[in-house]
Amino acid sequence: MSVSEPADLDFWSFVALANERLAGEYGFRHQLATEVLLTLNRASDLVTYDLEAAVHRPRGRSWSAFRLLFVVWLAGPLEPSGAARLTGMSRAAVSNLAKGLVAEGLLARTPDERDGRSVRLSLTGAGHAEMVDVFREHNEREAGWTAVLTEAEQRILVMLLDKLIIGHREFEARNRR
Amino acid sequence: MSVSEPADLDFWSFVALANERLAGEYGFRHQLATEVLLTLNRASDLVTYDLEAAVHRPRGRSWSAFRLLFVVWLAGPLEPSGAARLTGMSRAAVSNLAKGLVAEGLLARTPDERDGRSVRLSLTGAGHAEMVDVFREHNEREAGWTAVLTEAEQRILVMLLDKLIIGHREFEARNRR
DNA sequence: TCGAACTAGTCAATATCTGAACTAGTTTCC
DNA sequence: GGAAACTAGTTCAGATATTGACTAGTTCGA
Repeated sequence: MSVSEPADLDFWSFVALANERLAGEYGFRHQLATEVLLTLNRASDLVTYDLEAAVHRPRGRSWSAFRLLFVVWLAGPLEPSGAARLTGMSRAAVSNLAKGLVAEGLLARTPDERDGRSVRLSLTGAGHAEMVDVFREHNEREAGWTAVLTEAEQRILVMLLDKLIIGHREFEARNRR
Repeated sequence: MSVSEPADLDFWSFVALANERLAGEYGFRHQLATEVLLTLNRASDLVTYDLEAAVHRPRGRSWSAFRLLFVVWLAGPLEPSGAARLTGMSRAAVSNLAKGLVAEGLLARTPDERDGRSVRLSLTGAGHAEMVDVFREHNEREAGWTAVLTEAEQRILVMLLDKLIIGHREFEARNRR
């Protein structure tokens, strides 16, 4: 049997509840760690979902497709494996996505001159035009998200997140292949 | 033609490159916003992937299944729609996941007494035991991630992320249903 | 009180991601 | 010079997500 929980329990109430029960009833020691990572994932999910729904889906583009085009746009002609590393996707995902984007005429796949196994992805004229155009809207919406923080707060946030990312190496974390 | 880019361009070099080109060549105004959100997503992806690979997959559990069990564990018997709200998944995803977890005997689905349309998800004895056990390992690994930050830094990080999450309401962002 | 509008959950179709197997080209080193 | 080990990319099967349609129960108002 349970107390009738509020049907409208929201994210913060849940975090508070989790903190309380994990420490109080079960004696887990690292409540703050749980809170940090729950909040991190939540923030990331919300931002990603919003940008995808507001900017990219209406143009018929998936979030992943945008990320791939984004890194190819800025990091120049790029091997699929490099694109996978920068986006954090698997090589298989890049391969599948690229197939569609090549068919749509946004991406070009040219064989590497030096290494016959390899391939370079680059933007076509149409791909470049689309990125410049779509990023205008993307960037405005990003700014909408971060505007609630001062510039100093934004820099601190980046610094703390960077620390977290770097720290994982010492912690022998697993990486995507 | 392009300068031969370093084949081992890493995440930070990419962020630096993106900043430079977006502002310099294209004149986009909100570089810092882009940097904040790129870093946020990256950190979240790395942490999630690591916890899934190190703690949950070896036990045959997906990240989503863990999240669902986690909210049901702590927020008590819960309707699928409430679980969807807390985890950030769609109702359909909760429904599918729950089907499997009920079949495995970790989750119980009982009809709601008041509302004939509704259902309440709760942990079975086995489900509860598994959560207590698996969370021990999960929490240790979470602590490994956050240990690179001082307690004060962790609190600041949570505060900044909370601000970001709250801010989105004023920005009329879209939410998951 | 009865029908219209609404809400909860599930199902079906589609999309995408992952890991593993596979193909093909390159490097190593005896 | 050539076989073995390695590496890049693709393909395939399986898992899991999303949206939208659908079923069933509830609520509200004429």
